[in-house]
Amino acid sequence: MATVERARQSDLRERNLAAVLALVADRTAGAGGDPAPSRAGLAAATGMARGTVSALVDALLAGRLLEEVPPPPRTGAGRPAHGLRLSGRRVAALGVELGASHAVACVRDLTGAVRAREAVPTIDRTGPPAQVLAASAELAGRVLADARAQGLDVVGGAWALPGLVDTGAGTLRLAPNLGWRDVDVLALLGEHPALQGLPLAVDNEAALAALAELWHPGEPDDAAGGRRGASFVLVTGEVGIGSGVVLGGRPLRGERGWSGELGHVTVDPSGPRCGCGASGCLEAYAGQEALLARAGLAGGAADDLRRAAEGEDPAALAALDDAGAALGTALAAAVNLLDVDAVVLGGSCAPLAPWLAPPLQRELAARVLRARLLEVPVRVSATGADAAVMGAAALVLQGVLDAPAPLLGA
Amino acid sequence: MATVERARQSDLRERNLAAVLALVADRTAGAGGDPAPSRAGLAAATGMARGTVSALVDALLAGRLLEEVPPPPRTGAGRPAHGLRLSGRRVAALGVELGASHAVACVRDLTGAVRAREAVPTIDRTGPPAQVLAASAELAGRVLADARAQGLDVVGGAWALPGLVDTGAGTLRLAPNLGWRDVDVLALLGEHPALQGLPLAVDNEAALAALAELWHPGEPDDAAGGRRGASFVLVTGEVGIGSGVVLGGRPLRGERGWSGELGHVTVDPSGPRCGCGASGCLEAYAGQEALLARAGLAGGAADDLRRAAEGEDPAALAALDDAGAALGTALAAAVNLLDVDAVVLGGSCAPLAPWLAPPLQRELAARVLRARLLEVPVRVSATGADAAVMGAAALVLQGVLDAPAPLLGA
DNA sequence: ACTGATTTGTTCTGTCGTTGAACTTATGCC
DNA sequence: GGCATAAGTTCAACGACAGAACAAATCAGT
Repeated sequence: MATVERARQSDLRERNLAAVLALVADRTAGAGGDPAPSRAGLAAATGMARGTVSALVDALLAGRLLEEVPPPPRTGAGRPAHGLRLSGRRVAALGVELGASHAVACVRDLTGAVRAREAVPTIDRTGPPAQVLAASAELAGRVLADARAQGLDVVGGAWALPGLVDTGAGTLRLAPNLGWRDVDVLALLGEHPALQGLPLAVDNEAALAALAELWHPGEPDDAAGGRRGASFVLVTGEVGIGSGVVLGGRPLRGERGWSGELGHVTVDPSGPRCGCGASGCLEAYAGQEALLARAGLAGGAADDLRRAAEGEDPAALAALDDAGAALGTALAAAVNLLDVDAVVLGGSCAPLAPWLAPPLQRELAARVLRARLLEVPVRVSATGADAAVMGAAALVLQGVLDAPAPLLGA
Repeated sequence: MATVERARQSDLRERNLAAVLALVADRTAGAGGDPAPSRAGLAAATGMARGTVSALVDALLAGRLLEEVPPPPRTGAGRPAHGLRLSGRRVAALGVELGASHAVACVRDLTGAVRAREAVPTIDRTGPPAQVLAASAELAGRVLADARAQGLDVVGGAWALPGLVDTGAGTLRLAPNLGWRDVDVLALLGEHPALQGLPLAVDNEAALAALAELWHPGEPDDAAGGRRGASFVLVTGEVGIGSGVVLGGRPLRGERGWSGELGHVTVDPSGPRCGCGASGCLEAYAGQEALLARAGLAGGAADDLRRAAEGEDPAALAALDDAGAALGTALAAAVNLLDVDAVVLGGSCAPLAPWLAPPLQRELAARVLRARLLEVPVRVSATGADAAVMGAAALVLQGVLDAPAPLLGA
């Protein structure tokens, strides 16, 4: 009995603009595969009248969200079509990731291409949140300037943060790994001179990494038909373990944006104590710290573990096998509850996939009820370490694709 | 990058009809509380022009989805408004539940009132699925006849089934408790003469029970503002343990309709063996069979356990405490992953709530990451044993509320 | 009882957006 | 060079909402 929103006539246009844009975006992403779509092709695909599509395309061309590509490959007789694709010349979006020990900012254009990027390997977070956020805003200011110098129109920005982010209010409610609590991120960022006039958003880094996965151009098309209806849980192991859920091609946010807390799913109630106060959380098995400690590499880095595993170090292999099984138990719960198609290993789990995947796969096969009907594939994320920043920018771009009208002038 | 559907002009009308209908439904449900809404009130609430609302209401009155209630309570000066409410005189829906050992069918009118009902306490399911389904179709035929004799226009029917239901294809893929596998339910039912011409659907019983919870008139308004934006996980313990998830006032289906398999979430990987083949599933702790066995009442009924607990039988109390804790562990995973507002105990868990809730609450508080920010309330379902049938009918009715246009004549 | 204020509901014109068909343009094939 | 074919454009018509003017029904005060 959720209330249905009323619709005005302009919503009709908004939606059809979005429909056209989404279709073009799907084919632009497909790169070499599909030919650039034409107005007539779009009309056939959407079911709209050709005249309507022409009008919508004209508006999108005028707003420079689309551009014509001269001659698409010809097929038979008849007037040749004008190919269409997303234009990377105007609209762009800012993404910023604020991790436990680093910060990255980037600007992506509407095609998803990265047009400016800067990383700060170690960020000084001894100061109060306001100071750390201001430093990230300055970093953002530099990539913004870079992007604007290229003639890009940056229409919004998003910050990726670890912890429980209240996406509605724009606040970071709880971030154990940053040591922050109840920080009004949006308000603090909004004050910064470098960000004046730029609409901002905040979201959880794992949720954004999942969005990045969805946007990643190289993603192999699975049976479901490419990115369109993709559904998966992406595991992002950094300091803690988080996850982002995508269902039906859309991120699943939960009631407040606090979904996907895979790291604190219980693997064994009588298991080791977790930093959150509970016992037997996934993080206590497969979190970076726990994992390194069990491998006898306490205080080391993720890379050390990979090397140890490559050298077939028994402690490392055992720790990874345990961690993979723990991941499998927790992810089985996620698949049982959410009915997603696949599991994707991202973050620091990705390079460890050769060792994590077999026990993980085993547990999924045993513990997911539907596994006897339909296997749960385990994939390795195609996005790299920048997943969260890329996803942050993608969040803004997705907003443009969903509601392009405001960018099309009067 | 989910593809956006194009919209035609008639969709505008459809959506605004639904918006009006949803608003009236919300207030009709509120029973004594709110006064019956007027056209002017609806215009103010939706933001539409008064003329537009009048036209929409006229169409809905003509289609007998709404009716006018003579004089709503007066307030001040001015022309008195005509009150509006959902009409129970025309549209109705059939719901059928096919449990492991019983079958129920009912017809609810658009206000949610039950207008016809018949239960078969024990169903003979020794025969093949086709035969059992045919028996349920005959049961349905009888309540249909009853409803039609009352002048009701039954616009659709839904079957509630235990197990993995493919809602898209209309098939029951796997039902351990029925012993069925890959049954094309919709095709078999569609052949039956009693159901000719009636659009049918199938869904999982727990998902439908959750929908019933959402539709239940007596549901206490929680902080979120009543049923509108409700979000919860409903636990339905019958033979197995299932759950239905409602997020933002809408059921969460998952990619295929296989979400909510709470019963097979792992509570302790080294725990007792479950019927599904895995070990330590929630069902192996809190499923009816396991629970009774641990309480020393193997082979007994749910009621025996309640009586034993009321008599403070130590074995029963211990079993219930363990089951509550196991439920808490599994539900903590659900809340961590889904960020729902609340947990609701339904089915055979409801009468046991006095004993299950305390340990459950305790585990939730310890294991849900967000619990330190926002408590996870545990409620007891307001719907009775008929939850799934009621929800099945509600599924159809919700479809009418969401898309009323087809019922409004040419 | 009458009058004016007030609020509800209806009617009508204007505007927006899509539809469908006719028309123009550009190409390949014979 | 002419014809078939397909792409894109133009235009009248229709459906739906918006906004304002208007009619109807009540209350309050004299």
